Amino acid sequence: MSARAPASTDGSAAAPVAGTPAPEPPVARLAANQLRRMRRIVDVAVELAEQGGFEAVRLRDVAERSDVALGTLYKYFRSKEDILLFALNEEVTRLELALAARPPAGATPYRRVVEFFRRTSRALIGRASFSRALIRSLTGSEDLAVQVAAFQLRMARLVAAALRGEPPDLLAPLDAGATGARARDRRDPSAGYRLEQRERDIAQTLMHTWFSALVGWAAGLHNERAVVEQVRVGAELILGPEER
Amino acid sequence: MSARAPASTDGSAAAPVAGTPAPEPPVARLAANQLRRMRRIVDVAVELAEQGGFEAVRLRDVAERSDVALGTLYKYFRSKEDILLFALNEEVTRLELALAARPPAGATPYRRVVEFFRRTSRALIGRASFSRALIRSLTGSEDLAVQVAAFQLRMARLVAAALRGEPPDLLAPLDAGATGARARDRRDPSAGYRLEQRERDIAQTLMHTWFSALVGWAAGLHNERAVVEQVRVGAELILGPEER
DNA sequence: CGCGAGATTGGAACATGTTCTAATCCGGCT
DNA sequence: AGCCGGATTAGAACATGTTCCAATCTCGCG
Repeated sequence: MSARAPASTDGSAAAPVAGTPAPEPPVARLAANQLRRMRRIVDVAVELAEQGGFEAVRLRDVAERSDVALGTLYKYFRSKEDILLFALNEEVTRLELALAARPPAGATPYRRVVEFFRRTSRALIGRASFSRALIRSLTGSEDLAVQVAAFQLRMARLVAAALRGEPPDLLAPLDAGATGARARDRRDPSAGYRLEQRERDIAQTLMHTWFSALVGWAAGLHNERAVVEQVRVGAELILGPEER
Repeated sequence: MSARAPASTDGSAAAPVAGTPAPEPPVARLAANQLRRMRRIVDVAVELAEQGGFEAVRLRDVAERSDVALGTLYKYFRSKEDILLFALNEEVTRLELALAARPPAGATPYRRVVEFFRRTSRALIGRASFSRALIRSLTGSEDLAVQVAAFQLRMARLVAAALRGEPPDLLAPLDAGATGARARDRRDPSAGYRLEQRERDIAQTLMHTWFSALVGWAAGLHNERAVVEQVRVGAELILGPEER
């Protein structure tokens, strides 16, 4: 098995039947060892990031604290940013689950979407150092396009779900063209299609606004309230203060 | 004179009467020397960034190529990012001048604002490596809030000018609360005020959208067309495809 | 059981941002 | 002219991300 773990799964991947404690297939046990290592690495990195932000995640410390050699660490992750982006993925997964369990309530798309960003921003900003480290990882390094794409796509999807007032579809594959501008060229005048496209457009715009505001926050420009307020303004401009 | 140059001025600061070539006041000549040094540093950094992006700007190279010791370089700038953000400031100044000379034409705010972002994105993306380096500097380091703030503020102002269809006000001070959410709490029901506030809100939202799309581009997610298209979608959502 | 391939380790080595220091230079002042 | 203080320099030194390597370990297989 290649040591490089696919970024889309987290932890639950190679854990089979779970009814036979002892004989467990050997390949899976090896994988389990590796998964444990990876988990330790990520956990330690997150812990350090929570305490002191991006710079506090010194890879030598991460390696030592997770009982792994530096070289091994680089077998699992391509860079420091890669580790933190893995953590980001897990974070988004958590967010998705939370939203599936309790979708933002509210009578109108405007209210739901504002509520969504309020909750999400609070969750992030509550762990300031960690979140700053995540943002820095997102915007910092080259050839991490896939991770950035996945993040933007998943977030936009959550926004769209909030707009629609439904729980997010946790099973949808990530590779669909979804929120991009790609599908725009097609001619499909059906009202349903148009609506969905419009929803995706709104979701993407609000996601952008939120993300950029968050970057401003990460730079120390303004506080949580301002982040939420800036997204709220965007939502109001697009949706009207109440239904349109 | 302190060697640390104020970030808001660029070059034109301490150059007095300019009618007396020889006797020129000594203090000013010292300053001129320092300004020349700073200029060389920035120019070299920009050149390297244009060729190979953020990582190609190796400070040892910058120092050597601009005939300056590493230590001196750190007297002028606090970090690598600081140098590039200084260049960004100059870039924005250039942009302001270009827009003052030839404001985006177009019959409606929508058209003008789209035209604005089309031009600006093209200018940036045309120098891909350099722009990526700028973005990375903007989002990369801590305690650079002032620079980030200045950038976001000036850009939002340019957007607002494009919306309004006027050339930007090049003399406006930077410290005004302008595009923030701060002034929102005041009670001033005058229609004029409301309009200006709305304009600022729109400008800020579009600026956010543009910036976030640009971050996506910098990560290799999509191309220039997609950046412009994403902002266009945002503008259309807010302003309608034509006037509202 | 013993082998062999791949994983892991410990640690050196390298690159580069950043800091520090002692020596030197420079330009104005007495 | 000679002195002085601040700026500058060359270069060492340090921190940390990243790479590399030889030795060792692990584990399934014959």
